[in-house]
Amino acid sequence: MRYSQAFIPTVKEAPKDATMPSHVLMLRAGYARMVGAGIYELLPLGVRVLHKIERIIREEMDAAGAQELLMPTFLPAEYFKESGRWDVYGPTLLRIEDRKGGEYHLAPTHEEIVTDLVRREVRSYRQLPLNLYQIQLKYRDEPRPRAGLLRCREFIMKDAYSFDVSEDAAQQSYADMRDTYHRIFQRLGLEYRVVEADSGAIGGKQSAEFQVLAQTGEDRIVACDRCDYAANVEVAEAGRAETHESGAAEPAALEKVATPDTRSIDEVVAFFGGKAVAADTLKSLLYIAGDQLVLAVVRGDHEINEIKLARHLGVGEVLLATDGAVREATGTEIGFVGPVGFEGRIIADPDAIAVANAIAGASETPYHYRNVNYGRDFEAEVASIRQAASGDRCPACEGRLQLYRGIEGGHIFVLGTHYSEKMSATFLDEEGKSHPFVMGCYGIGVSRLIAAVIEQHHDEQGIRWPLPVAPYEVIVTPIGKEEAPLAKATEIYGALRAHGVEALLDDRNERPGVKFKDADLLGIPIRLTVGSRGLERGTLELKKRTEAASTDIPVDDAVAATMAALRELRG
RNA sequence: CGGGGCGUAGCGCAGUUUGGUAGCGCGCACGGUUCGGGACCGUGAGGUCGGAGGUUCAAAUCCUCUCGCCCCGACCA
Repeated sequence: MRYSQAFIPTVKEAPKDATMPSHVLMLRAGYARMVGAGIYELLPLGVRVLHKIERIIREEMDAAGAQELLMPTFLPAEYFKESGRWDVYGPTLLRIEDRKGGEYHLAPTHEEIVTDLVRREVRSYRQLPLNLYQIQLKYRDEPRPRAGLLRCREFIMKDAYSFDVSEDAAQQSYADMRDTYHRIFQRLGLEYRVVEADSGAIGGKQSAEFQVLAQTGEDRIVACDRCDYAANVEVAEAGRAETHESGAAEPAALEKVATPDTRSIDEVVAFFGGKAVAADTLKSLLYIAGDQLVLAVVRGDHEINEIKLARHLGVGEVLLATDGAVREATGTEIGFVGPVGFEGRIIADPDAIAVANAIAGASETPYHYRNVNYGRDFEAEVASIRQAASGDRCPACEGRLQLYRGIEGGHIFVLGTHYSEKMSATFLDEEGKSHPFVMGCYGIGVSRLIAAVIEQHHDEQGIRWPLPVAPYEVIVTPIGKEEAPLAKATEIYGALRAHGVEALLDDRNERPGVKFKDADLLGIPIRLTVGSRGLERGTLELKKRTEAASTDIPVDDAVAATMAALRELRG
């Protein structure tokens, strides 16, 4: 492509609404533009990257025996009504009425539609296993779209659905997809972790997330520094309880201390000066779970995991009690609530009850107790209700857990017969008996991955594409107003293209600085600079986007040297 | 949905407190000088001040309503 004819609208200043690196850079470098909140158009460069990613996904999915199809995104309501999701999905489902008043919606995912297709067309165990996938637009009216392409209301997703004769066979399909996903994420040049996850609303028994590591990610995950244990903090088992030694391990006498203006753990710790740290305190929070009020207690430096708490209580969700509710239930202000003397259900984390001579709220404003000890001063149901934290012991080995932030790039599930049973999707086995298909589903946020790659591969100057997903592999940059550089650059550009290299020729009538800045911004992995100065010596410069220095190479070796550099970048 | 912030030229912003001629930088067009890390000079085009209603002789500015966008929290590829 000749840059002078390319539609690559770069800008110096990013719109103020963009905050994350990937968002800023996609806008500045002319890869994408916003149309509405969570709605983007991909410009030519963006589409080239998209196609690169899609191609890798298709190659690996096809190699795994999956078959591509294309399902509609505009759907009659009947399928979601059949599975029950028409009601369950809530406002996230974009509903549409046609001219006759018929109910429709835009597809947020396609379990029902494939299941319907398969139940109509597949009758026999001999047609199984079957894995069908598509790369398609998806629509979810997200409560809060954000961060550019990372969280959109319209996005591109690869979704695959497997159909098997048995649970065992489905486990095999799941394992195969897991392997396939590893290959895909590796080829994309991403640093990622596979983590245990909450199956969420899709309804499944087993699932794993492919989390792309990035400081800007929305998800928090923990991973062991020794073994391959990794999990979303939502579900991560916290490390085993460790008794926190705070001086005297012998229980001392309970003591009530006036502690005005100490609402937070930090303030309590500050009040007790050098004598206490957050791990010496107990954090007590009042939750509303269904129709009951429960007190959740964790160690002061730990965070409550509401998902775990809800699970322990056997309710869908728990709500933090309001100030008023706390006052009414305990007769005290928030900040002074504690387990001692609390009349009601108390759930305490193992690490909380292990604290000797703890500081905890006295359920009286403004007092705290000192030397609170579990068993003597309060009783509780003991359950792991805290979030895993950095430094926790790994639940699987002797290692320690590290905290990361991640972008959920993929999610694979064993669905079981959830949908096939609801939708009466069955096949006949060898004996002519009818069984529901055992299903799995496997998603990859394709458009999200464009942004995820940028989050991992950029610097102050711009994007630094890994070669496999770069929109162009090489940019040839003639410098100066003389004829020679442009002529030679054009010649090399032609030769590279003849060798199958995806090249961009910056034939614009721009000053060198502009061309260099744009080349860095766009993130093309290799730049060939052709200037009259070098030509006089018979050389040009080859520079990798990831390296600061360039290399002089003989003009006649330009193509060979470039091919070699590309091979090197491919690994 | 709760909390916070922002809507003025394509982009970034000032002007709003204290009503009175709509401004700056970048970008864009034209002319000239430049040409190895976002050049310089000159000329010029470009704005329903998010929208509606109100107050006023007069509204970007004050009042009411409304729409949109961003950020932080509960959901998800």
